[in-house]
Amino acid sequence: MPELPEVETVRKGLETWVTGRRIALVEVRHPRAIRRHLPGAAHFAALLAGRTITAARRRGKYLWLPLDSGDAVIGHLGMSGQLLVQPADAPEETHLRVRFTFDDDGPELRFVDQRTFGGLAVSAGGAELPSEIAHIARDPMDPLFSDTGFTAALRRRRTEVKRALLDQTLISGVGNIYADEALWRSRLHGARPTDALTRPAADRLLGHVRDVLTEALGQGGTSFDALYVNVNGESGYFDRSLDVYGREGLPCHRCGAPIRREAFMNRSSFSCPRCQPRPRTAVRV
DNA sequence: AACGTAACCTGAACGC
DNA sequence: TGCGTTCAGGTTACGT
Repeated sequence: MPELPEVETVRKGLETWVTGRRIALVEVRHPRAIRRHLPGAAHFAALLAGRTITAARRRGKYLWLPLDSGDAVIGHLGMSGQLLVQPADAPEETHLRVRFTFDDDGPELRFVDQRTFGGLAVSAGGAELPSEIAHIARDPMDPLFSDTGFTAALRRRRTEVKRALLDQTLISGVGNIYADEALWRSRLHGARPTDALTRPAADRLLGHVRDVLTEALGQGGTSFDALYVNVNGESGYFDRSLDVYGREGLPCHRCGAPIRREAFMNRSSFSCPRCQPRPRTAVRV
């Protein structure tokens, strides 16, 4: 679900609404939501009670809330997770998994997740960068992201370019929507072998990835339905700007050819059959 | 070691 | 109306 623009939208909301606040009580309503916190729910809650949240940070699609104890709450939204700031008397969401109350009697923080692919955990000493997410690459909006490092690593891979864009250890924050959008802008089919990309082609691709993420962020992300919302429950509207994702059969915004849909990793890839011809040779090992 | 796939879940939309 | 199938914005564990 949420890719970088959606997660960053949530991060900003957390920064506004929960930083500087002291946690009173944490209630775990579904154990699977904290399955990555191996010591379990009681331990999770005990580490958080009385702690103050000092910031809201993000690495790729992961979020973390540093605490005054030096620990951090790590969060990932998975496919259907939400972090919502809600008045204490707001009715419980159907898929409410974890609830945080604060000692200022202000609004609660709620982790809601229909499918529970996402989850929360406490990272011991993880305030700066939790070790659990140290394997995630920087994202292309990160000032320390290395463009040349990325393009060189990309061209060293022996895989297909869309797979590479989705590999969070190579570049983070990109998911199925923005990978397809960036590939369309680059006129590249996702099955193109990475090691056959020229240096300029790789540079252009990165530029389009960065552009589409920036534009989507400016519109609060992409929301097809109420599952993808900011901490106040509001939807982004980048879906109106999509060129290929979800547009099977509709005319390409560049050449008019009907957009094609192909199966990809138990999901779909969308592309223009004319602007993005399938490579003649598959990736060979 | 690097790469590709199956599995983890729930619910909405669709076809019969 | 109801039942079965398909699909969904992600990541990980486990094969090869």
